[in-house]
Amino acid sequence: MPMIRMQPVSRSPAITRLASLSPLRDEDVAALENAECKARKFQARREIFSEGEPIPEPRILLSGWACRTHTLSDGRRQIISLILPGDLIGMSWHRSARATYSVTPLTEVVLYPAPPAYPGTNQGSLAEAFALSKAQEDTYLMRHVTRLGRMSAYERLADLLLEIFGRLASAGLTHGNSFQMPLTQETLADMLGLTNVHVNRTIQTLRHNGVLTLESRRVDLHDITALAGVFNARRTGVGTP
Amino acid sequence: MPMIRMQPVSRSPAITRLASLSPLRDEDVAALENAECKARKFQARREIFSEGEPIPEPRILLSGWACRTHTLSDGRRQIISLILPGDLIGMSWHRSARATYSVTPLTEVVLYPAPPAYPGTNQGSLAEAFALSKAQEDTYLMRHVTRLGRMSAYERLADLLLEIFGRLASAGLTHGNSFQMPLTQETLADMLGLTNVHVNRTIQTLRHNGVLTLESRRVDLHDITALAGVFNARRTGVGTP
DNA sequence: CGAGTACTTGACGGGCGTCAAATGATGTGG
DNA sequence: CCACATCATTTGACGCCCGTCAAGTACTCG
Repeated sequence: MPMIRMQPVSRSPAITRLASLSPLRDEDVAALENAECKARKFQARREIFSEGEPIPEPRILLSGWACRTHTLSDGRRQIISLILPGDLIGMSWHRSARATYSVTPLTEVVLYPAPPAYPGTNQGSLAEAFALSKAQEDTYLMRHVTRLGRMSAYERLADLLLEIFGRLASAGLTHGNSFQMPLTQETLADMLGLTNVHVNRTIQTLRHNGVLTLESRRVDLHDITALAGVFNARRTGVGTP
Repeated sequence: MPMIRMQPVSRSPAITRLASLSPLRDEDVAALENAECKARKFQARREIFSEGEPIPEPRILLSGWACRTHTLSDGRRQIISLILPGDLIGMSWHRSARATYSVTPLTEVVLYPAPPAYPGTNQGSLAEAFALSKAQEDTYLMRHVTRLGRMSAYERLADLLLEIFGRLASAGLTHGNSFQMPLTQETLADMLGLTNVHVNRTIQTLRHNGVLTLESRRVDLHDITALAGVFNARRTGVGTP
C-alpha cells in the first residue's frame, strides 16, 4: 500500500486552529513552530495587560484559556470575550492604541509572539489566517451582544457552550460531543451577565432536561445539532418583521 | 487684524469626525470631498446589506443614523452597534468574509465609498483615521457588552446617551449639552436589551431625577461630567478584587 | 378626518438577584 | 496523613426589576 501524507498528529491545537482558517504552507507552520521557543507562561488570574496600558506586540495563545474583561468602578466585572488556543492577543487595527480592556488568564496559559505576517502587508496564508481569526473574533463579539441583550439565562448558557464547543473543535480539543471546560460557575456568570447562583440553577435545569452533562470540568453536549438549530439566525434580509 | 486660518465651517460632520481621529492633510480632505459625488441615499429601514451576504466595498456614512443588527429565528432583534456620521461601513479584517450582521438605516442615510486608503497599505493620515475609527468601533462594541451584561436599565440608558453624545460631539453635531436623536424608544429598547415599555419608564425616571430632557427627538444631558463619573472604569490593573 | 405610528400609563407575574447557609472539593502545613 | 482554611457548588427563602398584556393618549400624514 502506498503511504498517505497525513497531518502530523503532533501539531499543537493552536496551529490546528489557525490551519483550519486558511490552509497553511509548510513555511508558515515552520514559522509558527519556530516562535514557540519564545513561548512564555502566565499564571491564572495574573493580568497579562490591563486597561489603559499600551497594547503589547501581537501574540498567539498556545495553551490554556484567557479572557478580555472590563470592570466597572464598583467592582462589577464583565467578561468581554474568551480567548482560546490559536486565538490572537493584542492584534488591533491601530498599533499605538491603548487597551480599553484587560486580558486575564483563566487558567495557566502559554503565549508566544505572532510571526510578522500582519494582515495587509502580504497575502500569505498566515496573514490570511490572522485576518480570518480577527474577523471571527468580531463575529463572536457581536453574537455575545445578542446573547446578553436578547436571550434568557437558559439560552445564554446553551448558546455559549455551543460556541465554545465549535471553537475548541476547530483546535482539535473536543472528543465526540464533549470537552474540558476549566471555567467556574462564577466565571460563566461574569461572561453571561448573571450571578453564580443563577448559573448554577440554570445548569441544573439543562442537566434535568438532558441537554448536557457537566461534571469535574468536563462538558458533554448530548444533542448538538438539535441545540444548534434553536439558535440559528434568521436570514431573510427583508427589513424589520 | 491679521486673518486667522480657520477650519472651513462647511466641512461635513463625517469629515469633522474623521479629522478628529487623525489630523487630515489637505489631499485627504480633498479625496473625501471628491468621493462625495458618488454618494448614494438609502431609505430608513431598507437594509443596506444583510447577514450572509458578502460585505460590499467599504463606505463612509455621510449623514443620518444606521445600525448593525442581528435577528434571532423567532424575531427577537438586537442592535449590535450604532453607525453615526463619519463611521465606516463594511471595512473588515478579511475582504471576502460574509456579513454576520445586517446594516439597516435608522433614518434616511447617505453613504459614499471610502477612498482607497486601507489601513496597513500606506501610513497616510487617512489610513490612520480609518484604523483609529475601527479601533474605536471595537471599543464601543466592548463597552456595549458590559452595558448589557452588568448594568441596570437606568444605567444602560444613561451610559448609551453619554456614548452617543461623545460620538456626535466629535462630528460637531452637538450644541452645548444637547443633540438631535432620531431614535424611537423601541429602537433604544432593541439596543439596550429591554422592552419599549421599560425604556419609556426608565426615561421618565431619568427626567424625574433631572438627569436629562428629552422631547421631540432632542436630548439635553443636564450634567455630563457628573454622569460620566458614574461610569468610569476602574483602572487598577492588579488582578481580580 | 381617519389610520398609522410613537408615546404613556396601569396591573400583574415571572425571571433573576440577593442573602444566607450547608455541603463538597482542593490544597496546605505541621 | 490528618486538621484546617479556602474555594466551588448547591439549595432555600424572599423580593425586586423588568417583561407582558392591555388600554388610552398624542402626533403625523394622506
